[in-house]
Amino acid sequence: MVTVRDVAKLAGVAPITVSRVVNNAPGVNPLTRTRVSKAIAELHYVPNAMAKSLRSSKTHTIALVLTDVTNPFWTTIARSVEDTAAQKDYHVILCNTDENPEKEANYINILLQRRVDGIIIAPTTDNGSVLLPLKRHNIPCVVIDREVHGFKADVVRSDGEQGARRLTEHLIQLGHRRIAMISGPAHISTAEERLTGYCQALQNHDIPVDKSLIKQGNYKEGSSFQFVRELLSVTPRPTAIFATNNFMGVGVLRALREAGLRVPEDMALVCFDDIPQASAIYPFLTVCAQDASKIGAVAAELLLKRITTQARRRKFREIVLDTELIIRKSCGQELGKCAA
Amino acid sequence: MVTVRDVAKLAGVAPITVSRVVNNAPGVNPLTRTRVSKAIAELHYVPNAMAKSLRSSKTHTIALVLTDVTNPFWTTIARSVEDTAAQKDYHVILCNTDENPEKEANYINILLQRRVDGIIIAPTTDNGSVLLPLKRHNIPCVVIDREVHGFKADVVRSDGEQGARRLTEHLIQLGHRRIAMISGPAHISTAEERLTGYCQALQNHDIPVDKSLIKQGNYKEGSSFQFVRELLSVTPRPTAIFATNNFMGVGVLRALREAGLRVPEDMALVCFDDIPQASAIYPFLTVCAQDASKIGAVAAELLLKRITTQARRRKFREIVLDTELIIRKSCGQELGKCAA
DNA sequence: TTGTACGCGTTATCAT
DNA sequence: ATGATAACGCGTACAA
Repeated sequence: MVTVRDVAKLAGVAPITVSRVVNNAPGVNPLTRTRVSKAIAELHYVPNAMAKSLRSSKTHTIALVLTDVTNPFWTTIARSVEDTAAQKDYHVILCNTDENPEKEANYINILLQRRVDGIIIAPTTDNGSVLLPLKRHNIPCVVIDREVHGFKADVVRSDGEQGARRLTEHLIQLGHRRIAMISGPAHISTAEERLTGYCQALQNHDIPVDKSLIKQGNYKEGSSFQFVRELLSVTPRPTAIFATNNFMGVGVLRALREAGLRVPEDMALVCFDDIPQASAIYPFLTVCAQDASKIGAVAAELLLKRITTQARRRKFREIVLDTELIIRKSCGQELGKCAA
Repeated sequence: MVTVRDVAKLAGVAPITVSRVVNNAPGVNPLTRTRVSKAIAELHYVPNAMAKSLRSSKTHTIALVLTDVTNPFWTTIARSVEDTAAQKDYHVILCNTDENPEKEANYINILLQRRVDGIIIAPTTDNGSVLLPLKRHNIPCVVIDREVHGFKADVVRSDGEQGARRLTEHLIQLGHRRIAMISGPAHISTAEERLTGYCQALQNHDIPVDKSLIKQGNYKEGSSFQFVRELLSVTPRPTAIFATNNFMGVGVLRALREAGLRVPEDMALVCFDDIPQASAIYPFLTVCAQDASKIGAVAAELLLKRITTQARRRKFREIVLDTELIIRKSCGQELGKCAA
């Protein structure tokens, strides 16, 4: 391995001079500089970031801890975090927790060992205890998508309550009164929010909340099939379903299709989170879209600001982004009206 | 920052003993071990991976360099690489090149500085020169999805020629003879392969290759609109379009829809790469799917084997995976038959 | 402008 | 079973 010393020897200078050249530090004779540069090129010297990190205690690395990159929502966030970080010369370590608190805790431990400069995390529980080690080691941390209790940090998330309310109201305005909901995991703030928004909308329109129409899912596609089966046997049958995330929306759509029902003619369907490519192909699904790209960018910028400035101690910010209700109609025709 | 020394002092031992305990090394008195463990817990000591890396010249980090995580194909690979790596205690740095050789070169440089233990890369050109620094620094490297000239490394990819041939033959069997193709970027092996497969299929069926039906795209969605416009004005008009990747397939579908054409009634469409969620929603698009998950897993395993064993010098492997032709029909009815 | 000495936190090597 | 010493590659602090 070629080191500063090797370069220094070849250039006939001291190691520190090489260091100065590499880092474009001032106070180096131009002639010396070119001589050193030549030696660097000749030896194909590449500075060792580990050694640099060890001295500076900065790794120029941040971690992105999310539940599953496979979901377009998280994919978009990942991309946008990576872009923002790369612009400022930071790199991103990607971690998938699968909503599993153990995986999360394990990752956090390893990330501490790696001395990442900061973490962007979507916690798997609303309980901040898993995150406390971060606090203890003073690692800047931005929480995305969700809220956590007992853990002070910057938060960047969408207004899920408002989104869910509008989505539900959209259905109500189409004449639906029996609106089923596939909810998210317990103890996750987004799930609670969306449930709240749903209930609010119903109450605002004097529609009673019927617990038999509320199913608790897990934000994954699989669970939806069982729920759809159950919902179809409730009487009076619901005329619309609100899936609280995109994957469950897809699952519901599939399940309905298998059951021989058309969407939206036989059953209206809306869901939280967009399904980007899908909506290009099948543009008939009304959706409450979060600006995932913005969430990622804002979170990364916030984190990098905390890292690079003395802003660590400043009070934490909670940034709540608006969602966008995307009403997809078929050829200008209003779809999903309640037939009942 | 708490170090081995702090722990050692508290436990009344030498730093090296702490190190032994941390690494579960043999030859430590059980009593000493518990004493040290207690000190570790008390001080919340977390070993510094940088320092460890500096000594061991191993970072337990691999890089995944791809064109765009936003594309479900790459997303799936990313997920599968991360899973495989995590199982063996390796971490993944994610890099998006956007098919831009400059970004690629820049990333490679930075990854060399970080001394990543290995790289999984989808090169942006078929020219290995950008990758040569990796060779010089003896970084194990697995090339995925594409082939490169002048750069020896393991390769994991799909059989694009066969896939494209089958996709084209599928259209031919449905009666199409005027089959347009939206090709990929020049100098990328997958683009060439798919073009070759397409031409082969036509030739096998004595259909002349018509250059006016072949458009060179860039694997991104945007370019498709212009192409569709052009293709619709060719006479005789094509009756089918073969998009050589999923994003361009989506673009074509959108463009066709805007032009007031239905798929597949007015224009048949097939594409390379699946669009997972979309096909759940709109299951009428015939597609040649790569096993992205397997590509990622195989690549990661291969890389980790090279890293952890002395297999660095062994001769390189090229693993070519089969693709799957997914024919999606509407309610059992054959779709996309040529009406002409 | 250039160089010397030291330390970042860990562990391999060689003692004891 | 335990410890002293040195070294990984770099950059700060200080000296020349």
